Amino acid sequence: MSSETIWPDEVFSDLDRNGPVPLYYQVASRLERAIRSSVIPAGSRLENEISIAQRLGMSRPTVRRAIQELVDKGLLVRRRGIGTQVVQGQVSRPVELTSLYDDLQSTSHEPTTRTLLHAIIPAPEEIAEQLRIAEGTDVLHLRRVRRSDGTPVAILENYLPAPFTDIAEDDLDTRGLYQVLRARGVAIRVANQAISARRAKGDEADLLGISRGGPVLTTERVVFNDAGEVVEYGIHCYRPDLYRFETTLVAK
Amino acid sequence: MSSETIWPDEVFSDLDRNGPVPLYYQVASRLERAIRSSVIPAGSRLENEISIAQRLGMSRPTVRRAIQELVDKGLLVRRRGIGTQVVQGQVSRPVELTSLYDDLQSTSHEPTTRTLLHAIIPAPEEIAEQLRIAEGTDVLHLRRVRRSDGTPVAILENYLPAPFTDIAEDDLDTRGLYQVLRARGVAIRVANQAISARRAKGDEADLLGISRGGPVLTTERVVFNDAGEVVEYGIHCYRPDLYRFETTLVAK
DNA sequence: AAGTGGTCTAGACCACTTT
DNA sequence: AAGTGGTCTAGACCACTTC
Repeated sequence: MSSETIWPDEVFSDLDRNGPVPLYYQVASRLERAIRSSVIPAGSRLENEISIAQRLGMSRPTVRRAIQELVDKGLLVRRRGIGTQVVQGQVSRPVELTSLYDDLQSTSHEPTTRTLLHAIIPAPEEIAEQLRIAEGTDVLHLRRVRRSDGTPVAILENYLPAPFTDIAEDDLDTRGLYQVLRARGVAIRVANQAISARRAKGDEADLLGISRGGPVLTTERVVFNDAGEVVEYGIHCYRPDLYRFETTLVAK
Repeated sequence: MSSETIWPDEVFSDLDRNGPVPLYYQVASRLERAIRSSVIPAGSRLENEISIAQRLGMSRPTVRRAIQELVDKGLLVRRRGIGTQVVQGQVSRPVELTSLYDDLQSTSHEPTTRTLLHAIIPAPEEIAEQLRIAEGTDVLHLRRVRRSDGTPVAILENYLPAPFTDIAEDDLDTRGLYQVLRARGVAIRVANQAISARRAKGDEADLLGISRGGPVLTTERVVFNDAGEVVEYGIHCYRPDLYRFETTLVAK
């Protein structure tokens, strides 16, 4: 309740209609900035789509698309016959399809990596199945410890099929696996991921600096490229006191 | 490589152009069914959008929207200048904005609930902050154990602000919290959620039937309704050997 | 040069909510 | 009755990839 048709103005002063950045994206970005900085306050109602389109001098579908972006992000809520409103809470970024290295880097920590294992092995049955290749085919097996400011936060185990089996150990010291793949022209698009938890086993507790048998947060993911082919199978475990997955869910 | 322009035909035999179901949704559903049942095989390329539109007798934007739905779900991959292809792997359903009760029910288990705590309390600071209400305001505090076929799988702790503090204990025995809320006209739209892990503490191990100090998978979520208002704050913990979150990530 | 998806326009009609 | 978002049309031009 109590949501006036508030509407700020100079939010869209610098739209570039000839540049390479899509119009809808520019509008969405500026709207998001205005919402996150409370220039458009939480709970307030937006002007209707047609008015916005007229005032910005663009078509309604373009405005709609911009708004839809923010609805999908969970910042806005639309109701037919009512209007579009800003959600009350601040919104966390979704689970991104980036490597942990990028995540840590973007949150201004200093990530480092130590490689424990770097070997080419014939794929065991389960790995082959996940990678959609024949059992026994050569794959690159990696096991690394990821540190943030010197503190271990995760153990990363990865399996990569050809043509990535020649990735060098040195490449992975200063860059995340995904950065290395991107540099090789791999466009990562889709991943299937499962998150769960279990006791630390083997050397994991020592590597992470937690007590034996203590809890670890686990992920298992299969990553696909642009062409829908499998690029990587990863089994990771994280220190749960230092890491959590934050996401925004939007009802379909 | 090796992706022919395969294209089946009688997939779209029963489109209803006058019913209430949107055209793009019908097309997307039928396409998804065809892909999941391998009528359209993994890795194959789709016809281009304009041809599809012509053959189905609809406009290109409508076809585009249908395809986009499946791209967002991670079933299809689009590349400019190349075409649209089916992703290799089978796709898991994303983390849904449903209650655990619904989840368990839809996977054909028999969920039951035992309420441990059902009390109205003045909101402590942290709870008030999450619910965006004043400290000390009355909230409903719930603590329940969720079982699947008699086996405990989760401990659910929830805090609800007015006007939901009058939800009766009986209501929650046979239905999930979200079902109860929906029955009261609440349309759930957005949630911010964090997933992590920790040791079981207090009575949790006994309630879940796991060893003392064993690992539990935890979630913390703030749920918003249609109007962007906070409906619920929940802190849940799950038996990690019986529960995991599966999701499909799609690069923006 | 030809073919693909990406963006954008300028409307139209409808379903739903509020007055 | 008036106002809102939801869907759909029939085009247009562009950027990118392949031949």
